[in-house]
Amino acid sequence: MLINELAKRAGVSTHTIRFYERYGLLQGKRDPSKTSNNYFDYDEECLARLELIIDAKSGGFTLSEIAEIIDAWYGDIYTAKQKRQILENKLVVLDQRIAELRDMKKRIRECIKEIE
Amino acid sequence: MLINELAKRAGVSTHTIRFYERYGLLQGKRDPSKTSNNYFDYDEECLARLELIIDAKSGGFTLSEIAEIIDAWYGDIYTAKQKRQILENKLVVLDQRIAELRDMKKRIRECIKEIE
DNA sequence: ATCAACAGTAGAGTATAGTCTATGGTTGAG
DNA sequence: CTCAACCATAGACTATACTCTACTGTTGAT
Repeated sequence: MLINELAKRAGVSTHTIRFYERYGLLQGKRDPSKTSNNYFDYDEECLARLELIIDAKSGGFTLSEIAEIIDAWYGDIYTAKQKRQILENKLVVLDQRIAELRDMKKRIRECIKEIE
Repeated sequence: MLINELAKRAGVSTHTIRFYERYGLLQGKRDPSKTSNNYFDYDEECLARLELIIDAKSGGFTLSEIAEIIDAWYGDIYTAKQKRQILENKLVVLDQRIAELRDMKKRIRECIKEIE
């Protein structure tokens, strides 16, 4: 698919996709044997990857942390053991973040109680 | 206490406190009857408020959302009913955020499983 | 053939949340 | 008395993550 379709399916702007491409999180493929233009082609894996980025972002990860996750998951630069290590560290971060959110909920619930 | 002590107790820089003051999240008191200088004085309530800001931030709230929470909690501009409404909306947001984090955890756990 | 709608690149601009610098006044230990 | 350490204000600078603009090339329907 072309960038416009990818953008629509993922629910982000083409600008954002370009930005992620420049950042190195995503890359379409150009196949000169198939098309004469210089349009990029994005497959389903690209979409899955973009959706991972979006989800990780709403999970509070920064783009550089997401780059780490993507390198661990899609890249060949790490061994299986290292990949697991990186991903397990992210799980720890997520658990901490969940704990913080629970604290915040508790705090707000106390505020509500005091109003009554 | 003076700003330096407040900063140390809360674990942020004095610059950050100044920034929050400019933003309207926090304000020390100046009492010309007590001191001739123009130093601000911060009490325990200020510290509690600053800690609330820090916690809310790590809970993923933006400063403008935090301003809303603080106005609901410390301000006189809302009725008890409105205050409760605002705080309960924040609880909903927190629950959504926790759900997103759980999804992200699930996703990462699946990645780890696939490595094995 | 042409014209809107889309593709590409490069680079400027924006919002959020700080962080730092410059300048000048205040305080307290020695 | 003085000097380091602190206080205040204003404004410049930075990082992150977009978002938009300018410009040019391509495609497809009429």
